[in-house]
Amino acid sequence: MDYVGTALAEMTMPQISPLAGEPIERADAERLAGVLKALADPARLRLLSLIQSAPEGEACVCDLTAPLGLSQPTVSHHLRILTEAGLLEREKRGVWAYYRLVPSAIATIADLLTPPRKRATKKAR
Amino acid sequence: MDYVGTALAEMTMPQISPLAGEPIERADAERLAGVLKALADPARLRLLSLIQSAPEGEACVCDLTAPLGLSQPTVSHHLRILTEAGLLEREKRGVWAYYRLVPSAIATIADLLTPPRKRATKKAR
DNA sequence: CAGCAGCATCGATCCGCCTGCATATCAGCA
DNA sequence: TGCTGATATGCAGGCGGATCGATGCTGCTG
Repeated sequence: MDYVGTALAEMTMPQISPLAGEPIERADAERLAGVLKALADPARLRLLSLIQSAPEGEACVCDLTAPLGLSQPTVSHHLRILTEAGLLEREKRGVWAYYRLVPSAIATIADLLTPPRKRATKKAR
Repeated sequence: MDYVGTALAEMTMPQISPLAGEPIERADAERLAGVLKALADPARLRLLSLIQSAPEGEACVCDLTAPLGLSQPTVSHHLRILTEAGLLEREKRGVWAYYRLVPSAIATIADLLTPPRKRATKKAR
């Protein structure tokens, strides 16, 4: 799987219609599914939660392996997937790599799932 | 995978905290991930979209195989997963099985993903 | 400049799942 | 009752992914 990457960005821009009025395009479905796949994992959901609730809203790998009970390589793997999906951003300070939530990434996904009544009235299309 | 079933119902009731303040529990993470897994598939996203945009908001299997380009057993399989996840409801009328979206199921998921500031102010917990 | 610590990557294994074909069920109809 | 059509289920192939141990890389630090 590689189409995930800027997947979120690609979706928010062209304003795709997930569960909106008209049937979703196959390409859009694959992009949305790609991002949802990144979310659809217990370990990754907990990672997002842990990072979000961390002191400065950020956390390094070494802080996350213990709470999850997973090996460091595995945690690093999950963080990579979340980052490529556009949900996390990585900042390396010294030896540590700090991860934090991308501001409104998850909210964007929530919006995409939310029925049209609350979203922009899709006019021209 | 079997824990998905009334997964959505179980989640909405106890009011789990997905990406809210405190770190999510492993059990909650697994339930949420279960429902998200049901969503994280191009074919199933298109199914939801097709059903939602159908004439009466409902559709039978025979109406869905062609647009998806998948075999009837496969479509039936996906519909089963979506139904077990609590996203679809099935009604059999005669020989046909009509599927329709569960009213606010997807909106519930969107709410669970949306940060706490917009959700119910988690009081007692 | 060694030595060390934090992370990422690689290779391998194991498991889950998407898909289709074949088949079983079930309702309506002659 | 026997046949036909719409769905559901069983079975199996094949691929993607979750996980870990080993290893490579890169900044600190003494």
